[in-house]
Amino acid sequence: MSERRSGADESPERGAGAPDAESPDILHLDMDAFFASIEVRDAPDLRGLPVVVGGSGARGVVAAASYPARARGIRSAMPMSSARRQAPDLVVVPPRIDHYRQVSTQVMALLGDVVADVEQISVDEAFLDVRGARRLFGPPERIAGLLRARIREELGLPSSVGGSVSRPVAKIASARAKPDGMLIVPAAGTAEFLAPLPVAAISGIGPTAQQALARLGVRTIGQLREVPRSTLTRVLGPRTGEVLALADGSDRTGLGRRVRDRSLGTERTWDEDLTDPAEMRRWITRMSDDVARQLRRGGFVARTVVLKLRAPDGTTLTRSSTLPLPTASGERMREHVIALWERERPTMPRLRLAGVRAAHLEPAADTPVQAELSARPAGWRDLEQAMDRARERFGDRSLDRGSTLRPSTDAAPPERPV
DNA sequence: TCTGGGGTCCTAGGACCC
DNA sequence: TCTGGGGTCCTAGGACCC
Repeated sequence: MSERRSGADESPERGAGAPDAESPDILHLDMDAFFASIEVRDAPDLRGLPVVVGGSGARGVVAAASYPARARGIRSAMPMSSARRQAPDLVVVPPRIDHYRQVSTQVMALLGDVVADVEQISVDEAFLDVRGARRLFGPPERIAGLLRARIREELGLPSSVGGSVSRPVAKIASARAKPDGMLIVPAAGTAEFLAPLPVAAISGIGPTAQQALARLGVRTIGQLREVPRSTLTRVLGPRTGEVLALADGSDRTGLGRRVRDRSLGTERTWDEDLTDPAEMRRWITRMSDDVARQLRRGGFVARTVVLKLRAPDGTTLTRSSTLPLPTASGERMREHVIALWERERPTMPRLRLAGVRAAHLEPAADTPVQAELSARPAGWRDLEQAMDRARERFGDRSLDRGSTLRPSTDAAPPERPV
């Protein structure tokens, strides 16, 4: 694209300050079939085979599919039973999440080595703003090539990169570049690039939004641009309308410094539905303890606990409870989660799934025990052990924020207002 | 043998306060 | 006494992403 606009054509919003040939400095790097690629790298015998990573149980689904598997019609999120039916020679590898996380850390470290401005958005993808790296490494195309080559050589993994002046378009471009490719969309070519693509190419447009748009006769991004923004907002809600409006390439949002309202949790689907209340209680207790442990490990306390239950027919409900004090205590979490469950037991006599989540997380640094612990440099293992010792000495409750340290052997343990 | 597990973000109504 | 609006928190549900 070498088309240049004359000064007379310049629209007011692209005023004199904006260069007329903007550089596509936002890159989106996405690892190809990440989990599956790692498994193939670690076991070269699998190269060229239809490999999937995922649960092999009755209710397992595909978490990642290698390209040979995709060639047989296997997609992620597909039930494993259908996948096996479709490709009898499928190689199913159980997930090794911790391992993938470690590799993810290596990938992100490598990106940070080349580009200062990196925003990781999931385990296997990141946005990069390469404006600062241009002088050292050259234009975005070169930087993208350099990153892909280093990931290939140093980590043995394939990746794809998209580039644009805008984040949404860079993400769309990386998806079109797959597998193992690169696609940089020049500013002037953005509209032409987007026009024929289906609206579903836009991140944030799922099945529901697609249907709503189809009712308006809109299937491509090109058609989308002919719909007034007010109509989009009315049909899809203010936020979605905005997402779509950004998809024309006019978005100039920099890399995020968003403060996320974090949460953390665990859930489990059983191959056979749970019917025994005692067993349900044991699971929910175990999950509460597990979430509390994760909170402690991460140095958080949570203000809200959420219980999630799913009946055999798929009906799902969530019930939440705001705690009197933010906590990372297993005992506190357990109390509230079990209370929520007791209330819903009559409506959910059989369970396909149960989950526990901690929401509205806050840093735990102002917890007395945490403050004490953070005063010394300690690995996580040390921290966990120290926490356990602290719990033994002061009681579980000492992990609540704002509580006072007091030996639990006190004749009359002080009860805080609840 | 239909449909996992980790999340984020948005909406909407009611309570409550100013 | 009646009326109103804005802001924030809490709760529940759902769309969506990897």
